[in-house]
Amino acid sequence: MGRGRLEMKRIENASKRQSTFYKRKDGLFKKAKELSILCDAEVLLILFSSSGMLYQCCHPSFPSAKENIEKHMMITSKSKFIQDNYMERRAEIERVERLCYLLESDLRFRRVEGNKQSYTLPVLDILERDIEASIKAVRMEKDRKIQGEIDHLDNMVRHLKQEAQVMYYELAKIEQLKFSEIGGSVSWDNVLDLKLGVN
Amino acid sequence: MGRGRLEMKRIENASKRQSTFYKRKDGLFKKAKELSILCDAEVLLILFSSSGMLYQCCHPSFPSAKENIEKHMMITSKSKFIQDNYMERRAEIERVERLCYLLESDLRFRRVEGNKQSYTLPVLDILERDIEASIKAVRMEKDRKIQGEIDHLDNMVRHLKQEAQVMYYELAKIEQLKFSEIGGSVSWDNVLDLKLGVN
DNA sequence: GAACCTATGTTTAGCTC
DNA sequence: GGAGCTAAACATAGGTT
Repeated sequence: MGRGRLEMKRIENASKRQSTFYKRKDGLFKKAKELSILCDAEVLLILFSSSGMLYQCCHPSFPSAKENIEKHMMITSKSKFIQDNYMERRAEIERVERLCYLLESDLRFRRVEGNKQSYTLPVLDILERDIEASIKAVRMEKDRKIQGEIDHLDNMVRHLKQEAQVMYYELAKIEQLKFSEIGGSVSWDNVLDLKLGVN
Repeated sequence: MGRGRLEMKRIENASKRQSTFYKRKDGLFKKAKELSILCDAEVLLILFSSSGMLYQCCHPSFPSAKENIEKHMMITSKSKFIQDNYMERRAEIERVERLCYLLESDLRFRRVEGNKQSYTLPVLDILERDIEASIKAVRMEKDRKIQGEIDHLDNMVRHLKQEAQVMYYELAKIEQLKFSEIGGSVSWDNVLDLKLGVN
């Protein structure tokens, strides 16, 4: 090409390299387009310049190429990077789906919803023991909670008792004071209520 | 190119088209390679012949292009097909993982394994009723199975009884016959066994 | 079909503006 | 930096083997 033979190695001069990139990029895209038109082929061409930036993605409409490309990217070892990613994701999906299936089965099984054929007597025995353990755990927790509530109420009652005791004596003191000072009569209802409500 | 100008439209002759495809494919790959070497660019070139088959995937080592390409395929709208697929798969993974998480939580919850804080009394009551329903279902199925086995054994016994009855009478007949013919003595053990074993 | 030829059209390196 | 030129190198259609 041009004057004199071109050595096939990286062009060191940056601006020269850039200019060559532009020219050859256009040439490459033109050729790709021609190939796709003349030979009814589908072409995908992606270029990154040395500056690391993606310069052009690809040229026109490959109607059915999309599926082909994807399939081949997944299948062929020549595009390992996507295949690996695909495989990883597929494996992950499968793993999670399997786990999900097992969990769903387990739940259905525990509810005896599935095919009754699989509930043999030994299996039912195991299941029964398992569920019994579950309900035991639930009941233990319930008892613990109830005991906790009882203790809590107990404490509240004890506390209120003490408060009431204090109030009772204070009230009594006040009443006695009032009695001796004014000589008037006061209803004992309140004091009585407190006594009854607390003891 | 060649002798005479080439019209830029699909080559109708199939073998001619195929030969042109091969030639131009090689040329295109050569140019792509040259571009990548001379300009330090990264190139991805994928070709499908008109026969629909992928002919060559791409040419050499793009060390860092892999991530670039993948990222761009995910991000840019120009390669929507992979983006869409990626999104779909991500959504599916998320959906399944969410479901999986819920199921796992449910199971853990039923086994009272998790944070005890969330087991309030009303929740424990519901859980208790739910588990009781489960165990009821298990026990019903167990009873059904046991009853089934009992019925089955019952039938077997009835059937064997009938068979034994028949055999007993036939044996008795044969013995009687033998007795009367030969006049010899025969052990009644067998007959006795049958009688005892069945009635 | 593939492998090779070769005349001819195409691309492009190096240059100038 | 881009646009245009030109000579040289290159690619390849159509042919032959």
